[in-house]
Amino acid sequence: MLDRKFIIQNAEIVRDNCTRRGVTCEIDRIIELDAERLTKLQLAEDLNRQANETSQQIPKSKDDAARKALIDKGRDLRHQKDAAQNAHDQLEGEIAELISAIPNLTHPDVPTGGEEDAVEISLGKTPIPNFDFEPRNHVELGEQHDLFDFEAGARVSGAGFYYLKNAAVRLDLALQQFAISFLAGQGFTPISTPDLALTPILQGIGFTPRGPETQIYSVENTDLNLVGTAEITLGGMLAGQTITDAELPMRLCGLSHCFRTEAGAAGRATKGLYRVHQFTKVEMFAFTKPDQSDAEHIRMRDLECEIFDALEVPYRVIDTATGDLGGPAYRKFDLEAWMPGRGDEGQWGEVTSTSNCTDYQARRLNVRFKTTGKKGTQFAHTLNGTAVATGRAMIAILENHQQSDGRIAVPKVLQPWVGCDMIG
RNA sequence: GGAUGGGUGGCAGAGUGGUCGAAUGCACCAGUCUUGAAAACUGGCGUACGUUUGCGCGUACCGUGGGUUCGAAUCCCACCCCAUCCGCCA
Repeated sequence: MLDRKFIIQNAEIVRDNCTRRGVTCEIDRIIELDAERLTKLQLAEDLNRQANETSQQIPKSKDDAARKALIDKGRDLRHQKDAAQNAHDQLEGEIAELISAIPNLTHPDVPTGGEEDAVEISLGKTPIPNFDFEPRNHVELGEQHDLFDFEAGARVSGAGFYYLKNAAVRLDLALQQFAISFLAGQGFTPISTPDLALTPILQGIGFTPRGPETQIYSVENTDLNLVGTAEITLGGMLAGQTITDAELPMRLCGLSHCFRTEAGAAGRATKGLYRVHQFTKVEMFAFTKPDQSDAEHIRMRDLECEIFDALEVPYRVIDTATGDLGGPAYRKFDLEAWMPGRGDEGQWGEVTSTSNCTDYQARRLNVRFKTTGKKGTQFAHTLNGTAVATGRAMIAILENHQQSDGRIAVPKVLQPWVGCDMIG
């Protein structure tokens, strides 16, 4: 969320930002309610001060009559205070709800518009393959090499679940190993994270569990939810904590399963691994000081490029347009890999996404840092980025590396873990 | 899951109804002393919100949420977490 004071003092900026993102917000209502809230706050504090003063006189009073009068006065003041406080709390709740609907500010370079307005920034080192045969999609390749079992997945867990088999398992593990080894060498602390998290943590990151259109699976009769990404558990690690500036930037890479209901995606359902209810992902996450986050964001994007260059997958880098940014994101880059088997003649498909969330998540999660020698604290900035989502990375590798006979070349960096240079 | 003991400022640790935002020690910062350092001494040292041009003042916060009371770190209830023991278990 944004800072309440900032919203009130910069109403025009916030309003314009919402317009640019195609989001409606009620800034005037917030300003109105907050003015009311302030008068209630001041009233409650003043009544409480009077009540405190009255209470302090009671032990000093000599006779019972004076004492009783003071007790009555104190009781009356507390009741008045409670009323003012309740009014304040209710307003605060209303305001918080309105504020949480306001998205983050937007980086000035972000293109305005929707999905089709994203700007292509660059291409990866690997060229789009020129097949002299009809390329197969990953589902067909999987059948040929006995890599997946979607039927058993559906039988056991329902549509959208799958089994990996044989080389696909090795490939899946190899991608995890490669990503974590690579990032550990880049200053990221490897973390294996919980796959369930408490509702307030999800909300702090910006997810809305248990809503009608939620992407999140929740566990009945508990406050737990299956995580949609390790971003949730990595960001949550410091929830409510105040750290020192010397600890920033703090770079983490988390390994987790990711669970998504894909509610509302029925029409977009595709065959195979592209859109599934469970997958495995290595996620980068960073807490930084405010003046570090832009550079850190570029770095995350470039690390994603290095990873997919190493995987020998053709891709393009996209600067996502305003309408396509999530609420917490200040700016978002996506890597879209070329998937020759997607659509009729191949399509770009999203394989990574990195967002700079500035202090939007940190404010809601209450992640702060203290600068040595300075009074007070500041909210940290948070950033996240996909290193490898193994399912989608596998699609890109299988489809781009297929040979005319259907065999699949294993990228060099994965060969030590896959145990061969060719599948099939 | 059961039993017991705990959760207080950066850390350790007092505090069982009123003047306690909280003793004391350590750590930290500034100063005195010293050629310098150490020691010693003196002073300072939480966060958030509100208010003020400013010094400052006010309110809240002693695991979390409720309750009792004029008044709660202190009493009551629920929950969470930690430690130890028992049970169970990959």
